[in-house]
Amino acid sequence: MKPPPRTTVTLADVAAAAGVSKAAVSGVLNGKPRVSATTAQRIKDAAKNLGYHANPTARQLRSGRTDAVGFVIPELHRPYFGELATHLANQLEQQGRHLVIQRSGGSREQELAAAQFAQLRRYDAVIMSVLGVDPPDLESLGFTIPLVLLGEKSMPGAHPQVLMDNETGAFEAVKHLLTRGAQHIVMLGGSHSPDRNDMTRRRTQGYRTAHTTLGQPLIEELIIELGGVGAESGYTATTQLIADGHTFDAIFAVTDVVAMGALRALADAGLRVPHDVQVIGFDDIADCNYTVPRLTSVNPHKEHIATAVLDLIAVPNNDNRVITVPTTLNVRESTL
Amino acid sequence: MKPPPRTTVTLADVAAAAGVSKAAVSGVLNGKPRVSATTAQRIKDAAKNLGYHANPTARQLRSGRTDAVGFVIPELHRPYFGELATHLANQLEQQGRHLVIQRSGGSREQELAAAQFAQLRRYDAVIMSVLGVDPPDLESLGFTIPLVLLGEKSMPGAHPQVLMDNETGAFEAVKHLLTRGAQHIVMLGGSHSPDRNDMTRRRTQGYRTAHTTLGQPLIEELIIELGGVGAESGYTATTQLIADGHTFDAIFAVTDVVAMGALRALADAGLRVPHDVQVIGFDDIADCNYTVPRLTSVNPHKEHIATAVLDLIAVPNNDNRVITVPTTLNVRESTL
DNA sequence: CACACCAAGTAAATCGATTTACAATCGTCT
DNA sequence: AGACGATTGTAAATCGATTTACTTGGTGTG
Repeated sequence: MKPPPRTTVTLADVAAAAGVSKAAVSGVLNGKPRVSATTAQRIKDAAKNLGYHANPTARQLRSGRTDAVGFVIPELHRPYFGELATHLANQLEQQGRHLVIQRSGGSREQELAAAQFAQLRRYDAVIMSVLGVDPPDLESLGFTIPLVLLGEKSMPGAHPQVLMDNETGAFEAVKHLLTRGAQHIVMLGGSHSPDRNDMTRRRTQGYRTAHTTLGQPLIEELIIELGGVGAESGYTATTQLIADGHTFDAIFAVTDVVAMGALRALADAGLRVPHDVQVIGFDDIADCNYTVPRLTSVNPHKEHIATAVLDLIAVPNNDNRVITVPTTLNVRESTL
Repeated sequence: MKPPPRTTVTLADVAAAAGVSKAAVSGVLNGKPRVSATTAQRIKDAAKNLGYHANPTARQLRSGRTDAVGFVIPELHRPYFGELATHLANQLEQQGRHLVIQRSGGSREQELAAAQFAQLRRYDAVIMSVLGVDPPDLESLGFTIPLVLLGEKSMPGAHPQVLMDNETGAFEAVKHLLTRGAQHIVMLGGSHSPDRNDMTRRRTQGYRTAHTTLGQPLIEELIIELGGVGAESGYTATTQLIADGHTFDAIFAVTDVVAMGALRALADAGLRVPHDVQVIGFDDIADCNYTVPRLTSVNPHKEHIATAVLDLIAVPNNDNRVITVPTTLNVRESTL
């Protein structure tokens, strides 16, 4: 029934209202009552009446604790990260903590900027999904709070990481296509340069290994580099591929979203999936069950990844621990 | 060349290293040098050598400023929010500020919890996308920082809001279907109860108005309430609708994601879109261009919404201002 | 009776910055 | 010469909590 406070209510206000010291109030409100039950009740009542909420900034400055974990991702609208974030948030919530998400932008410079961004120190721990940043970059920053790297990219260094098994996942996907009769498999969003060590490169490596392992000739022109990881890139590249008259009977897309672009391009060209062209994506996002046809995809087990990340955060001082979460293939209608 | 600091470097450390007072260091590092150029340089060098970064928590406690704006959304994996967040982040970045995202959960209780969650006070301003919370709920919290409500729901109250024009958007969509010959339009994810005032209800209202305005009989059984706003809900409901032998020649889905579920169900049933059944979604997410067939959708102009929100934040004390952003219909292949 | 001990509470230090109010030095103008 | 105003800087207060180190007064024990 009290009107909302015009100005912020501080601990001192509550203490004054209850006729006790700030220490008493702080103790009671944090569940460590060093006072009598009646006094505790009086304090609680006063706090409620005044509409008191502890200032989290002051609390953190003194005690060091936030109940927030930061999650830095390249882009806010990529379904993979949205789904992963949901798992992280779910699990954190069970611990009474909160997930807070920020965008880096995805380029090396932007990731560095994000990492330097002092705001990150406001979290108990930070999970960073890095694409372009390199180990020396990060180490020079001297992070003082727990930092877990979420990789699609192996980065030996001073920070623990969780990786998905990009190479094996890609291997299994391409192997699946090859055993289903595909002979000319496009790697949509692959990488030709062997020196880089990012997600794109790892998945391309799986693509190569599958070919050599199964004794299938590898056609270098079918490895298509893309400008981005959006559906648009997949659509444009596939359309171009068809226009150029390339022969292919399967597409392994670096990402489900890219695969969706490819599916759309194939439909426009009147090619039937999987009859004329088989398609596999990567990430196993929710949309895979609703595309026409439903999209076969490599499942990175986001929930496992989330669990692994939180485990690494929970245990202090486990630098350079690397957990690799295995993938499985989720076969749907877009492959035979 | 210096090794990263083992422990946190404070302002006092820099001051000691440079042989000056903390005030001098603070001044120089914040661009308000009250010292000579040579001293300033000495301070900057010391800061760089020690790897000093200001503690944002302490800074905020004293100065009140963060450079972060909070954005509270119901779910982290909904494309609409991901895209809107991207626009907000882009625009904020141009102002040198950052967007920070948190999840509420979507229910009234969870939204209240999120709003009470003291962490929100760590931002300069908060943008909240509310679904279930009511005005009295929020006012009782006595927010002390700028709060903009992002609505799909009109909530007259003490806080400024940005709404999309749900009713007109739905009206135009249904009108479009009716003028293209549809006679039995399913409202997928509608609401029967007229008392609630949420997004679902507003869009259903547009559906009704379109029918009466165009003199088309409205079939109450075609308004289908859904348990959720995911693709699964749309899929299940549409499948059920077909199994039950209902006649319909169009679907207006409350959300693009729901529409995608419907598209999938129609494909499973062997119904052709738009020939047998026309489909329209709402939100105009990026996926609309890549579904088969491409999905006609109501475009809420997320970029405009973002601009409006940031305008409201920029101007202090504009309580109870309400900006309604108009929608347009984006016609694609799923309608005739 | 004296000693230890517990319960109930408080005053003051602290976290790391920003900001205010003031001091010292020097050159310049009248 | 004395006053004035820059210039260059510093000491201390402050933000709002948590936490440590101490008071009290009463109570059980040997």
